[in-house]
Amino acid sequence: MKSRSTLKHIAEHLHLSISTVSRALKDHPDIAAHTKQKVRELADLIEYEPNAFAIQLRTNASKVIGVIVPEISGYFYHAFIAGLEDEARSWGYSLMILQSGNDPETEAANLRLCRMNRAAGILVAASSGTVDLGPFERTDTAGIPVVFFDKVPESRQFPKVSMADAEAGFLSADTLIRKGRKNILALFGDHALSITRKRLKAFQGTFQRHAPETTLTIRHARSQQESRQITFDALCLEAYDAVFAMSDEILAGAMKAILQRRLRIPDDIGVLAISTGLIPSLYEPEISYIETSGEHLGKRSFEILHKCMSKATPRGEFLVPATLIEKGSV
Amino acid sequence: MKSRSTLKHIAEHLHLSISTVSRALKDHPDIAAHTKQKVRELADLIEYEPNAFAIQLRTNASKVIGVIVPEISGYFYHAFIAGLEDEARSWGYSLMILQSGNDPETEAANLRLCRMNRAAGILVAASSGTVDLGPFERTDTAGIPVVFFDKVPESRQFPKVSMADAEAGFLSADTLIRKGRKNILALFGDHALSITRKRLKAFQGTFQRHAPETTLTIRHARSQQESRQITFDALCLEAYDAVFAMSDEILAGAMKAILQRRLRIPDDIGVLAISTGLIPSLYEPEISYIETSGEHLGKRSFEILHKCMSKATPRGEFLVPATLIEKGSV
DNA sequence: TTGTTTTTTGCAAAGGTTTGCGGTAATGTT
DNA sequence: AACATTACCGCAAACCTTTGCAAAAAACAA
Repeated sequence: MKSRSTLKHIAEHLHLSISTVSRALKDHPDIAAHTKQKVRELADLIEYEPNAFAIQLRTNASKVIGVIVPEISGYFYHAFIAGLEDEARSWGYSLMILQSGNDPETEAANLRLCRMNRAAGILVAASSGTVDLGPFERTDTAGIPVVFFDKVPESRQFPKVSMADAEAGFLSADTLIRKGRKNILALFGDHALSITRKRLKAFQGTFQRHAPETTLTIRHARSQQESRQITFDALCLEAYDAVFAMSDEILAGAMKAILQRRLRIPDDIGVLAISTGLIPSLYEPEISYIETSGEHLGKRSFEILHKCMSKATPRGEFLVPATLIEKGSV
Repeated sequence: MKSRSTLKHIAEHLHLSISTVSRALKDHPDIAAHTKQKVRELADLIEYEPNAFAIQLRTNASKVIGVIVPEISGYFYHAFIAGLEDEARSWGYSLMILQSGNDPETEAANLRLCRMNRAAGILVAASSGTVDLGPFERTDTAGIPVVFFDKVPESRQFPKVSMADAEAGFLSADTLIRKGRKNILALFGDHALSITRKRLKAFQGTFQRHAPETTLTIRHARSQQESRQITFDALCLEAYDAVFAMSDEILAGAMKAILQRRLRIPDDIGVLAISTGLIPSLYEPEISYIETSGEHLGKRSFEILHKCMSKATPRGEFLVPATLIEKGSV
């Protein structure tokens, strides 16, 4: 309300000029030690808090980074945001979160909001309908760096950061091979999605190269329910020694079938998944998984954006590595 | 970069004063129709976007609302944030998300950030260690309304919005009674939290009134691990006919113990939980639960905060109703 | 024509901070 | 004693917008 705590107030009270107080507070070498001392004491006493608006107006820059995602909830983005916030806060930035709801228009409006607020940078997971990159270019040339993550456009104009899908596929296969699994039920998502194809290709390729004798049964499911049904049917027909799920959703379905059949993990059957980590931790025993960490993606994205915000202009696509988290389920 | 699009720029180009342009753009009645026309045309042409900093500095208010949660990810808050963002955006507000990591100090720092940024209002889910309400009071008296949600303090000083904990507790007990369960292991969270006490009180009270013969074993756990351990130990000692979990986290731990002991649901043991819905759907059979929707809570919270931001000063606690979702696990 | 009202526009201050540059006083150098 | 340095500090402009009030212009009345 009453703006009792401004530089001016401190200055008057100490018979100093505003500029001296300003510099004292930021430890400028021009200011005498005892002056700094006094200023800091009073500032502490009256709990001086700088007016962010004034600073931002003056410097024409904020410590806010805009984040635009299709939706916050769901399996993935909240973890991304959590990791990002962690990293951003340690650098003094805060997050402005906007949902596009997969609507390019809302996306453009959100972008405008970021521009008006002179965001220091913007992180975007493109909505699936986005084709016009114009609004992004406009933002970028206005001096606000834009970095895409997860759902990235084809354009090579912007830096992009996403999951290492091929590596995850390779690592999955490699783990199953190392554990000596010979007859594997491998569950993948919708074949139309590029993420599915990338993971599947690396997965299959690895087996062909390093363990061609393995029996691989590939199935595709488009939902938790479908995954469950497919798994249940398959398990009735044949005694697989391992089940692999390429995502959390697929895993959830598969686990239902396994629980229903009351199979023992890992003795009756091994289980491995590619996952962000929450779902595998809910079962007993916990499920081993190849982690595609939303948190890591968040942190990495911040790094890239941070470079852009300095002056470096990194180009191309950056991948967040996948790592195996062993829990003993395979 | 070059700030080509300011009121000044438009004014010079049109041989008008800055004030006239400012008023024209906001359709002030003092301005002649043809002047407005010209101003708007040029503004559109050069894609004028007002400088939010300057506006905020001048008006000393922003359209940003601060959200402080222990952590974004996990069982609950991301759904809350999603619902909140939806509602907030439709009123022209954006969200500034801060994580406290359950650390009162970080919480206070985040609060400070909100103050510096003159947030229009703040929504807080208190960290479990928060005892000193001083920082919140300071923020409130500084003219920034504070509303607590989910994890709310005892104090009646702030408006609070939370799940209908008593109703959820009652509904849980009622369901267990109707299902004829007689020997129940009831798992609750940290007893220091009001959410725990409320749910517990209604839960216990309902049994006392309507089924006093029931054997109720109440236990408290502060984490998934603790919940699991407590449940496992309890199940070894005695043959309960039902387990009740007051939250998703507690449920996850309890389910591990149940899976480990290879008990059949609902024949060996019934299971019921209070939950947001995701976790119960992962098991086989799915777990019946009393739904406490994060999205709803988010929308409702915004409503309350919005009232506070006008001038109304709603007091007391507002509740989001709970409903039973039957899945046959009890 | 002169005076009065209405319509339209501009002036200038305010909001709090940062920062280049100029100024004063104290200290050091010959 | 005269001059050059160094250590501190303050002035004032700038960032861009909003807004109370005054001023100018136009319209109207007498």
